[in-house]
Amino acid sequence: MSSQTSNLEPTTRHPLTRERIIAAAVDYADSHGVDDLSMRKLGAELGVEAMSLYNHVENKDDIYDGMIDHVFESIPIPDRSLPWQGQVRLIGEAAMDAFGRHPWVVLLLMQRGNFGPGVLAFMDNALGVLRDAGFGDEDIHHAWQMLASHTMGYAFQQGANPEGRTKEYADLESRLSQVAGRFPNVARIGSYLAECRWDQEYLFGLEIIIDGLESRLPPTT
Amino acid sequence: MSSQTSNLEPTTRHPLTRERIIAAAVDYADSHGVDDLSMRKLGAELGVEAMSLYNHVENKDDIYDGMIDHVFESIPIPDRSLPWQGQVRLIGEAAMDAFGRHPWVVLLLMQRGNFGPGVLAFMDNALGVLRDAGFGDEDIHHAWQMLASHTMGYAFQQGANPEGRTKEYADLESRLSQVAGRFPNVARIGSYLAECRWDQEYLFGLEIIIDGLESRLPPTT
DNA sequence: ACCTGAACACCGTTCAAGT
DNA sequence: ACCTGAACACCGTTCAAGT
Repeated sequence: MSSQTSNLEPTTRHPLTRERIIAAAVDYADSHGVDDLSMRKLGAELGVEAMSLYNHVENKDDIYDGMIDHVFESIPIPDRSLPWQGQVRLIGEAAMDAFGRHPWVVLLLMQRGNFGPGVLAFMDNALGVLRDAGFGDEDIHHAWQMLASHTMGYAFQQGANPEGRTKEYADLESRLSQVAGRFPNVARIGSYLAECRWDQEYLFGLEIIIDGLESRLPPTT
Repeated sequence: MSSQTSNLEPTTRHPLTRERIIAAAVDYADSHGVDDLSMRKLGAELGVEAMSLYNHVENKDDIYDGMIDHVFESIPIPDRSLPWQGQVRLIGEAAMDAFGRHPWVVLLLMQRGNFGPGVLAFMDNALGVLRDAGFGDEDIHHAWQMLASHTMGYAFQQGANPEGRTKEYADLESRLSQVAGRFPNVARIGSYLAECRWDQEYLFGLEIIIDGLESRLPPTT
């Protein structure tokens, strides 16, 4: 109560930095959705005008790239001495976990093809696991592509069907029942959607992919 | 040469309809990219002011939904009397083909979770194939989710790395060589990217998934 | 060196006005 | 019934001006 700025100081005290801007952008996207993020709103969140951001960040795409990197840097990397199948499982689960906490990241990564150091470090580790397992270049690419598609596909579906959105689920249900006559198979699978456990489904598919890749490992190694 | 409107008439003659608007939007997105599409530009393409579009279309999202449906309606549906594995292969190849002709459709479908009749009809057929094959609800969902993730993941990567973009490839190559020291596995796989055949890779992974699903088919049927 | 206000060129969309 | 012009509330971004 000594001054009117007291309750704002914890956030406005330190000077603006690229990292603070990106951390604020991640928080904003987590709580309001990435589509609502704008330079003006992000500036307001940091107690500053929108134009000040351009002193620490190149443009909005630079912020997007930073947000993606921020998430990938937070994904823990498992012990490299484990068998490759176990490492792949742990990497996949850790990625799914991070993608679940930041549901916007999969779409953003696909929109912006620009990989920063965080994404590259994550990829390099995963590719190294496959290389150490004995796969050659071509099979490493097969494996990476399959694992990435599977993980991002499931993470996206999980993000699109979060548990909290009961209202949108009701909409979906009513819309499905409307078209049940014309699209019976869709209606039947749609009602299953509400009760499915995405992480179990993810692991089921991951096992199929690992088995398929394993059967293709060059037998000499 | 009878009048100054002669060369515009073929496109401006017929009255505006929802279908004409959506077809024009698809063409525009194919040639200029979906990010460049705006109501004003789309109106100009049709020889009309932007605001006229709202007489035949609810809003821009409605156009997006129509574009997605337009693409899915164009995907041919294979003979339902074939064995399910063959049908799955043909559906996957046909979808990959359509996604390749309209590289924006995968991202758009993920952004807008709103499925129109074209998407629903495509899904209903594919789910019907799996049901006829003898899978139960849970396995149908597993199978659909894996096949969709695989197909959309590969289609997206193929769209992100089209053959024509030699300039962006050069950028990628130079950027990769810059970080080759820090991320050797990424650099090695990155140089393989330029020479890989996406449709072959897609089919390789599709076979792994089909085999994995097949081994899980209830043995009674 | 960093922040700001005003401005620019764009959006999607509404609405009253034209025919 | 369909198209239009002007306007509104937003964008991202630039730039000269402040301190």
